[in-house]
Amino acid sequence: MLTQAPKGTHDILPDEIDKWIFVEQKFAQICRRFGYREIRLPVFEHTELFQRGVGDTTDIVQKEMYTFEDKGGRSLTLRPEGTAGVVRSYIEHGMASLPQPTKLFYNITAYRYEKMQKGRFREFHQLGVELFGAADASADAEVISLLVLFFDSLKIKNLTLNLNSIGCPECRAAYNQKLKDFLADKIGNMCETCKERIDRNPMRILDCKDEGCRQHLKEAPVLLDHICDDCRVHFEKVTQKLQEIGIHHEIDRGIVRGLDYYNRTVFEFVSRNIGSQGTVCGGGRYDGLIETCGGAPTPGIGFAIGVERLLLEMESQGIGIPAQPGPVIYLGSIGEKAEKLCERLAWELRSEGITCIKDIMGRSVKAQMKYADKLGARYALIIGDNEVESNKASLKDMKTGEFKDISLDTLIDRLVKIRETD
RNA sequence: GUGGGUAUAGCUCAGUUGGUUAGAGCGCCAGGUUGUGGCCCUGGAGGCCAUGGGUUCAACUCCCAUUACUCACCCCA
Repeated sequence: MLTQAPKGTHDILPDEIDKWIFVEQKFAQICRRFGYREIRLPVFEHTELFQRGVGDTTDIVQKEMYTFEDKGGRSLTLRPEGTAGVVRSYIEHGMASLPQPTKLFYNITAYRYEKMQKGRFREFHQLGVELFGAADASADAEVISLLVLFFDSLKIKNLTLNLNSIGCPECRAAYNQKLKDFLADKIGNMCETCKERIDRNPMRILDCKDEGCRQHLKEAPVLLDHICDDCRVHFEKVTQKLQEIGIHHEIDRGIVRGLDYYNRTVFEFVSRNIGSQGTVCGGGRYDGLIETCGGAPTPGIGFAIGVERLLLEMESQGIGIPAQPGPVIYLGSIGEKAEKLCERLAWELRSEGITCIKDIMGRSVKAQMKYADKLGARYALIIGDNEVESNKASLKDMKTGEFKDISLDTLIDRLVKIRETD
């Protein structure tokens, strides 16, 4: 227990950190290219924010939140997702009076008390974007195009973009009623999950995988056919714009994001290679959310990418990242005088910005060379009494195995030059 | 929340129908004459065999429970 990370969490070890940094930097780069600026927020917020924002009836709020009371008696919750916090910050800091629209991106951990499986954790990482103030379908299309560009930049192929419109609160309520009416005489013969869903979230029934249920659903009314004119026009504009920039997508009438705040456009990027939790990215429009959270009526749209899933997908596609270079030089020493000299040299090298590893174990030359090799050092230099005496040493090129005699006075200049040309 | 699978060294795994000092490969450390890595050879360290019960003369091995890991349902990123 003591030596085990809590269930659903995982360490990101030095061997894998480069992949994370690579992905995070790529994301930030693409976001900035679209005019987004980074925002960093607290890991926990007032519980009420999520109850209101994410929605009281959602699974997330009902059974998945890490909620606790602090010593001042406040109820706080580890964020289960990113949007609510960003919305809170947007309102709190009056970002509505910034030049509009407001474009923000973030890189966060999120927390949900879930049973874990492949691609699903209790602490997980999300890269996300929120765009406030733009109601037009152009915003939807641009946000999606950002994602496409991001995935392209990582060389990820074959993610399916699924798109749907779940209408506005008014047309959705009307549709739900139609769906219930349609199912009224069939629900008795359908599976248990569907029976539960009919009251809680009737639309999810359309997503049921049970063969029997599917039969009953063949003639079911489709939400897209029943959304109001405004919503339909909006959706048509989104798909049309995607087509114009050549972004392939599929209409998936089954997509219903699990968070209450979504309206109109919802979308996800799905993989088939990474297990049953294949949604690498989920997002959508949330035009009512800012108002719900106490701000002025403001349209919004955003998405979140599951970084663990993204990395799984990259791995399944065999996508590597550029290797990080090892240290420029290893400074080995024999004896106390030499060690002292190395200390000074190492200090100077590092001050010049050169990555330098020196012996601090007092090991044999052979052991030191082995170590230098394992570190991937580009050069190695062993200093003993002779070198201290003559102020010269033999610089070994670890790739070719060749030696070059050099004066220690010129070592730094030499390495600086090598670094510039390498 | 509901199911299935798994649990032996840092990692990947052996371990006979229950039988006494628990093994390999990789990794780690040290050597293979004087002060130079990769290949090879030798040696060493490192396991309460997940934990707690039970059966038995005897349990890593069989049974039960717990915990953890894992996959799926559900839900979602």
